[in-house]
Amino acid sequence: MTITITLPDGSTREFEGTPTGADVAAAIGAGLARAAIAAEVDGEVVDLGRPITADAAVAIVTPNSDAGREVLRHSTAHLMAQAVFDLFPGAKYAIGPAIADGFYYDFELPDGARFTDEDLGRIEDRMRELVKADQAFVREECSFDEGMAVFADQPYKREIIENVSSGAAASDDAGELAGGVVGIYRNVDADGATTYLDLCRGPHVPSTARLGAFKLMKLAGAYWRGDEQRPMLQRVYGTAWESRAALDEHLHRLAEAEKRDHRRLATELDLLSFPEELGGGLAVWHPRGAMVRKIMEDYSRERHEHGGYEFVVTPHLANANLFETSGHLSFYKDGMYPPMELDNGTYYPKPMNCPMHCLIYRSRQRSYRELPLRLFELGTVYRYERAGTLHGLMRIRGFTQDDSHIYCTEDQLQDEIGSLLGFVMSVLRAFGFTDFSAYLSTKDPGKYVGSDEIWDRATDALRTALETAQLPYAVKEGDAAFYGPKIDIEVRDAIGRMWQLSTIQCDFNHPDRFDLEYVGADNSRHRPIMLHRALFGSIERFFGILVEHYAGAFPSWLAPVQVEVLPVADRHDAYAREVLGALEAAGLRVELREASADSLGARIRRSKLGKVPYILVVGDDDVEQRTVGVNARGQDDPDRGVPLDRFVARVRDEVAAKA
RNA sequence: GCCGGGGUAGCUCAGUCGGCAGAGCAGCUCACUCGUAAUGAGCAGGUCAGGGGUUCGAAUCCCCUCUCCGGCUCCA
Repeated sequence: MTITITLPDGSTREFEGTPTGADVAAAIGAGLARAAIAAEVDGEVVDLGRPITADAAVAIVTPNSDAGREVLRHSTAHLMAQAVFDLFPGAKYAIGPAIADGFYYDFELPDGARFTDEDLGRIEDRMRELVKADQAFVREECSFDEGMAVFADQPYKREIIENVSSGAAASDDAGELAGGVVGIYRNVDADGATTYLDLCRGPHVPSTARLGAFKLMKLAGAYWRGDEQRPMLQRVYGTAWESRAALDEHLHRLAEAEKRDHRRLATELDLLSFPEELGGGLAVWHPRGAMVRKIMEDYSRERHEHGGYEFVVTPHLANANLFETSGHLSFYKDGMYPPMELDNGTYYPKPMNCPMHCLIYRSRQRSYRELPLRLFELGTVYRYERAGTLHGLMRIRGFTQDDSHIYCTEDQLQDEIGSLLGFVMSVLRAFGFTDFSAYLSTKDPGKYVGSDEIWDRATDALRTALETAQLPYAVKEGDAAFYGPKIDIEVRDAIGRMWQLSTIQCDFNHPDRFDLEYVGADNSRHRPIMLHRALFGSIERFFGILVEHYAGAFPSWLAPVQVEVLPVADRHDAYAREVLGALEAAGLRVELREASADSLGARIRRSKLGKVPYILVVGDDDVEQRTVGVNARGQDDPDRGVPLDRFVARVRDEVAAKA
């Protein structure tokens, strides 16, 4: 039999018998054969040693590709599990997949024992020994019964086999089996003895010797099958790469990301703090942080004002009746702050603004001529987030939403969603985000309100809007809230991380619950559709993301202090104040660092560490010529002798352009 | 909420076996008046997260609470 293999460049090669990926690689070249760790056969990544039994398109997978790294990471997870079994006899293992940048494996140690941080080093040492042992990864397949016997003392593996065979498998289990057979991988040493065995779909590298650029990162708890009712296992996270250099680069990226951490920068730049006395998940904004926030809010208000929104203001508390009407008390009571019992009823801090906006809508009869009615509020809400979920500004208990609720007719839905999308992206662009993607969440068939027709129409409207905007999106089937489908928008930050920000949600529930109506052109009453639209989402969280995006170096228009003026010596103070006055008159935010405070070098250093966009140094020459020495952030060499007027104009223009 | 690890000066951290509470930076004072990333000297700064316990004696050992960090779960 002759097998024809088509290579990625379109060329073909003939093989007698059933070649393996390794054979194909060897036929192409010795270098590729050495680098190969797996083969992609008709789009499916398989072991290098798997026979190819029919004509196929084959690509050799090497470690420096996404597919290659995934194989590498998955294999490293096996290696780690083997090391754990060697060091902790009797350990139970659960799942150990490759993930972004690495892998993990979940374990349960006998007698309630726990890994400690020191164990990570021991496990890693053992892994390096196993790499040297050059064990082969060997695939085999067996029946359900055989599989259950092989894993007789491994309850988690047995459960995976059972679930897959009964069809109750989670999606990430399904691959452990194919076509009713159980996939097993053995690690086999030089003597042919099995040293480790795992339930697995593969593929894997040919030998442990192909692994090496890995590092165990951290320990964490993780519920078995992600279910908080089930046992908590211990998860060991690791990272693995194709080379030492790639690993080092990854560790360097992590260190850089840590330097951008908004919690660290918030302290360093004196933006805000989380005083313990205040309680968890609550922040106080210091003058500099509050200034940035004010600029964000001012800009948001300005855009909304010009975008056809009407501003509303609602209180922080409401009678429990309101949240009974809205349904929040029955659906989200656990996430709400506890009630205050007062003489005239029970009051709750509001977890959302929508019920109050519905009251505004309902305060009088509405005409179709008023729609779409766009209500906007920077509304502060309180949610009792579970203690373990709090995270700086990203997950916080008191926060302000840039919250809008739009009431429109069904006919207006399409246009309204389209213009909302455009509005949202336009505002986000002003904050330096240019790379967007989106998710469309559709109906959960098990839990929803409203007719199928309206769901379909609304979902189509959202989809059409995404396509018109040419926004790349993925569909999350069944991920919508019970009250309507939604779009979530993500942005990519300066170091490539994605953040979910804005949301546009259809709501078929609130209009019903609040019995909202409008009088149509036909002189009869109709139910409006309600859209929830958050743009920043939470001001606090968006601020945190901005801090990380800009690494604390806000662009001029957002910087809390735009210019700092440093007289060289006391005798230049008067001129420095003149410069200060000129900048302030141009509407700029300026501060003076007097010469009596410190040496010039020290003052420059402070200003630099404060990430101020412009440092002006003024001395004898400047007094004489009415110039300034400009030390711009990010520039190595200062620019001496710039005429004051010219500098003022330059910064004013830059701020106006939001550059 | 669950699992693990932390909490010592404003910040970053040291503190050995249970035996007098430490450093750098920041702050304040004085001197220095300087042209682009740290001038020098001095001073001040602490309920060792809080509470309880063991002990002659606790930052140190034990228990509880709060809180932070890393995950898990959750996120209208």
